[in-house]
Amino acid sequence: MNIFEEYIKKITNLILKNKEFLNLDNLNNFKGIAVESPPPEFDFDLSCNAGLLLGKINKIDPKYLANKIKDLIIKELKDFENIEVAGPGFLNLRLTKESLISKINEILNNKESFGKKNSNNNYNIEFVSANPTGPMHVGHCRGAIYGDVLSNLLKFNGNKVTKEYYINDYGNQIKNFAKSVFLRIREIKYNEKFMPNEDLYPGNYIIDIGQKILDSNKKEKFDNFEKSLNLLKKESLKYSMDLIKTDLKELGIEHDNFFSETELIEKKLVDKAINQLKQNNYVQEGFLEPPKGEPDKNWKKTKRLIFKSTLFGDDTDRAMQKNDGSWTYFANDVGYHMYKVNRNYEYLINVLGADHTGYTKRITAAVSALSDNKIQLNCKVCQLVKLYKHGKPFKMSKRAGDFISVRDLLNEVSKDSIRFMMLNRSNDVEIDFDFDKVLEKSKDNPVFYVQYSFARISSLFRTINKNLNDKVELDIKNFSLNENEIKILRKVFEWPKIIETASSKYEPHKIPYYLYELATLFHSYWSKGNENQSFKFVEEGKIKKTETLAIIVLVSIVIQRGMNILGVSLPDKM
RNA sequence: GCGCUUGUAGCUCAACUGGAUAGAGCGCCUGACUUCGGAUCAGGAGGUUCUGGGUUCGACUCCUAGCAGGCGCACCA
Repeated sequence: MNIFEEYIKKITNLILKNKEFLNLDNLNNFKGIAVESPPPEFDFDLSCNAGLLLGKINKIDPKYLANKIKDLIIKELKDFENIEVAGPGFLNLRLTKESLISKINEILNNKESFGKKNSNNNYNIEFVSANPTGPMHVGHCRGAIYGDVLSNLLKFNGNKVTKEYYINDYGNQIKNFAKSVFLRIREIKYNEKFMPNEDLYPGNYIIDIGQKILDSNKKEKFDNFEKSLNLLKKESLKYSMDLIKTDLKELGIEHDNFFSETELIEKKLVDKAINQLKQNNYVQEGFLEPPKGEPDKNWKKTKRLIFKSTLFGDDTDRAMQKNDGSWTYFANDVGYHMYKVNRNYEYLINVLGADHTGYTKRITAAVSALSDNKIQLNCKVCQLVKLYKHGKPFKMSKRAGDFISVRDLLNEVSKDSIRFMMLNRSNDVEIDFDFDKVLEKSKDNPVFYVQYSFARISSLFRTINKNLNDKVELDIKNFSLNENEIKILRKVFEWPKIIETASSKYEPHKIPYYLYELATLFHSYWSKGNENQSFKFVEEGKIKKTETLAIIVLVSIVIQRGMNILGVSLPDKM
């Protein structure tokens, strides 16, 4: 049930049926008609801009038109007890008790699906895809949580979602990684001092990995790097992915599919993709212009395969081959994305870190080219998490082994706080993350505020000895809502709309904001009893008004659905 | 130089994707505890929405020209 959509339809139909009466010629602008909640200072449930919109295109005074529409609504729909024309021509509408009760019952009878926006598309969301050369750091977990919650959200609406992780287990960085492990093994086994340089990974976790590999390969001498390379790559990758998977799991994240770059190469998927693009002349041999900006010493003008991504809105065409003729990282990624396209998803989403902003155009271009413009890849970039330590900016470097890992964070702060905090911000805004502050202030993290409201609700149900799922019967004769209750109810009505925009725009941060607002209204309602005894909910172990019960159950429904989507727990005691 | 992105209260951010008097938290000031669990609540102060121009009934939102911050700009991954 989405009350706003319901009345957009009803009012639109009414206007269409009565266009002569309203003297409307031009009705082609119904898209812009909105029914929403009016600002809180108006004591109405809904507001509608039909008068403004249609007045404008038909050159009729909006207020006059709004009044005519008002008359129509009064005549045809029995749902409202009061309608007013306000401001420049808004219609404000207040529902009758009967309609309120029927809306409330509708929600109570469909608890699980309240807010659900029915759709059944097939989504692929690629997220995290952190390089398998070490544990996850704090920056990774933003995209991880964003992707996970987006998946939950889309699933809640009935879509099929594949959560995918692309393992970049090919190329130089893996060789360097293996080399680092090799040297650490030599350090352990032969007491050779590990000399860090800029190609090597210095972190202590490399020692752990080395030790594990030593333990399970007792016969191996590790006297020649090239000879041990395959073993080292395979084992190091495995342990490194174990680290990442453990971190993800503790954050409450589980991918459906891990896809390896090496496998991609072995299956010749890159060649296939490039052949396909060649047939459409999207890939051709040619020369690229030298890169703009800083002059590059290594730059050579060489004939090579080039993807014409400018045809799809990119700034420049992109190289598929390196100087030595091997595929570029991008070429491999094109192969990977062909594999995605071929699996018949309606929507592809990539969640990327801020350092990939410049990459999005070319890969979206590639997907358009591969799918004949049928599939749109949507790249969502999560901005940086700026770290502070002791109030000072803290530069992270995975290479230097100098970073705050997800593990460090999890040791201090709960999964719930991390998830809520990382989401409580739109993805294209930087997050200031003061490590010390988070620790100090963990108690007034907004997540507790929302959780606490549910704990209070649970506590109330314990004292009246009832269950949240017990049936609530509303009696129309005595039905009345006080100011707090009506505010909460109106907020609850907005829930489906929050889900709708959060999922269609890929903006999951709307949810924590909304839940916080709902919790605020609830706490305020609850506290009324402290000021004035007559507002107490309970008398002699029994609830005084069933309306109270209904409203509180509504709040609990929304908070449960919401926190479930966020992947944050909801204890009934705190 | 180019692309993407951000600029809103002292600070950190919202604003239903063009709606009505721009809202929260923190911080500051005032008040409510023999608590239906105060991890809470009530109230106050705080704004030229970076600047200039444009579009229209109506702009934080769209267009345009600037200013300032961030990220990126290999044939690295």
